[in-house]
Amino acid sequence: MPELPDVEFVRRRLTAALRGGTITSARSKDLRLLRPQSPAAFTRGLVGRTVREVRRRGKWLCLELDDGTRLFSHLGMTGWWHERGCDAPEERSERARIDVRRGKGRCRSLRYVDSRRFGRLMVARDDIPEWRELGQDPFAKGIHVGTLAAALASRRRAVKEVLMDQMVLAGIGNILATEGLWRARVDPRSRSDALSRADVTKIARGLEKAIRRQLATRKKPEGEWQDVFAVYGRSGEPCPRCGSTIARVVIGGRATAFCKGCQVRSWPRARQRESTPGQ
DNA sequence: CGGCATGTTGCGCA
DNA sequence: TTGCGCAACATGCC
Repeated sequence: MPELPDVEFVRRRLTAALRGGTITSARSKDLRLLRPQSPAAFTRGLVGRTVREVRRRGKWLCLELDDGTRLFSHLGMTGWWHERGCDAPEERSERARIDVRRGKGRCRSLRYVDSRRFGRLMVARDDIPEWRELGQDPFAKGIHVGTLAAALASRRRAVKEVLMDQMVLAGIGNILATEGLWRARVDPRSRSDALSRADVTKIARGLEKAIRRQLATRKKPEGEWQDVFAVYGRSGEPCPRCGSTIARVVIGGRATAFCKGCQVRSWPRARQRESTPGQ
């Protein structure tokens, strides 16, 4: 699940559960998720501290504690934080747990669940490079089109690959990039340096819309999340906008769905050809 | 059984 | 040195 809207959703829930609370217990035995740290360092870094704030940049979460310690959490492909009571049983694929007490409230317990274990959990005294090096976050103030246009123009790659570069836009994953480009009517194979300023603006607005839409879905009861994608995962089906059959290609090693009928491909002038290149 | 998956990293090769 | 393609990571689902 986790792309920007999912991580933002988790951030809000973690904030509600953790902010101002004191960590009474913190455990993880998962050496892969903790790498290169030890389970002891995880416990030692967190227990006894108070949670000041839960931040997010792109797909990264950061719990900021009262003494300046931070817990960085990346959800990878299948990670999620669940809020439970402290007496709740261990969940399937539970990899870490943090218990928190707040005033007279019930003991709350956050369970990190991650079947594939592609996520990360890192205790640090400072911001980590993975956090520092992230590009602009598209959520808070929207996408700065000039910055995005410059990043796209400086590369000669498929536009979709650049959008998914976390140093360009933090938090855009395969679904958002696919859906955002469909909304912008831009072919994901378009060369990033061949796009017009108008295209870049449409892409920015398309991504923002896709983010808002996905986040809105998260506000429903958890069992009722029904993500409705226009093209993602729908190759072979008709495009909801123009009716053409949705195509599937691989870009940067990732499955990519798009509509040849209404998504326009841009290509540098000198290399423009009659037949579509690369087929 | 094979294929595929919302993410990231690291390796070999050009 | 840089960039690119692709396998790997680990598990579950169809």
